[in-house]
Amino acid sequence: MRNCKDHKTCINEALIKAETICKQKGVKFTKLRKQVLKLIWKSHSYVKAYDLLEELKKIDSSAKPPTVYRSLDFLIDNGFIHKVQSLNAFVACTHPQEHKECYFLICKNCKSIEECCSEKISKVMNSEATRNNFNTNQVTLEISGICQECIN
Amino acid sequence: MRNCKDHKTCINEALIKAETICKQKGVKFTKLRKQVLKLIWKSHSYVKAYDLLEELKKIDSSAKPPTVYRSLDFLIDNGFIHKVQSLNAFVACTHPQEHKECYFLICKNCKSIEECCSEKISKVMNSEATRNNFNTNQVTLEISGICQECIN
DNA sequence: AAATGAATGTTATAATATAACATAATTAAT
DNA sequence: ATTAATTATGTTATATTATAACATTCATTT
Ligand SMILES: [Zn+2]
Ligand SMILES: [Zn+2]
Ligand SMILES: [Zn+2]
Ligand SMILES: [Zn+2]
Repeated sequence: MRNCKDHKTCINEALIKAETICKQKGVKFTKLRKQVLKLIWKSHSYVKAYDLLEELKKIDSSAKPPTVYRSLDFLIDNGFIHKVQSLNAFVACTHPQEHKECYFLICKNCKSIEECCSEKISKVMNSEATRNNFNTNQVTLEISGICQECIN
Repeated sequence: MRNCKDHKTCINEALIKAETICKQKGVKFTKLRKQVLKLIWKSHSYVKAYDLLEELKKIDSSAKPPTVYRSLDFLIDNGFIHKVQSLNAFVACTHPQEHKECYFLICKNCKSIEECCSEKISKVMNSEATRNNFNTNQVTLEISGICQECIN
């Protein structure tokens, strides 16, 4: 996402993929939900709910908080976006349906956010949970710092 | 903390420890800050800021949101408590000054929360960050699920 | 065509957190 | 000791994030 060459194509591919997944799952990818996902994808970074609401109002002036939050809920539930807990923000998922335990690298400098997967981390996390007799349901792993680009 | 035999002693030890650390660091462990830390410790679980405010009001009726949030900030900055990002809540640190990268096991059923450390996790996290040329500053790792006690 | 359920519209408000400025208490400098 | 500077707290107001509750519209099924 960060290094995409043509972000418009990138967005369109994501929307088509979402459409396909929704069809498979038998859930409705309504105009509103599509618009919200598109707005989130438009950002190369994370977005805040109320910023999203402002954007949405430009398209449909009657949009209100529940309009946004319901769509966000749908998109989260179906794996098209993630909530970034430490920022109260939302980010497009770069590989829906393909992963379970991902983590985020959040650059405090350029506000970029990268979604990463790692077998290693998943394994260690599982072994830790097992060691504690804990039945894991959801993992939140958010790493804040300075990204590659901003270090140099 | 969860399995302490005498929570009053447990709280007192934590407060004395905090006092000592503050002296060492040359920061002020004021009456207010101590009260707030005590209130957080009183809970065997996590606490919400506004619940804390209600408790504080019983001691000092003039307490207001900034009263609580400032104390929380101090306690977080000095490592006596942690913020649980996925719950917008706060939890006492069970081993201040002794750790860097901890994680939390949060039981959705009994609302217990356990702070755990793991060399393994720290190592894997460091290697992942290195692999991504990422300069880690802060790690948020919160695992939600069902705890040992609640599974049985 | 009617009934059902899902999605959206709408109003209101809850829950979480901070900005900005005033005052008090502590510490440092004169 | 007195003043100045710094830090902490008090106070008012408001920003930000999120949901409850109920009405209406839309899509799907009968
Ligand atoms: Zn994802
Ligand atoms: Zn960066
Ligand atoms: Zn801790
Ligand atoms: Zn439990």
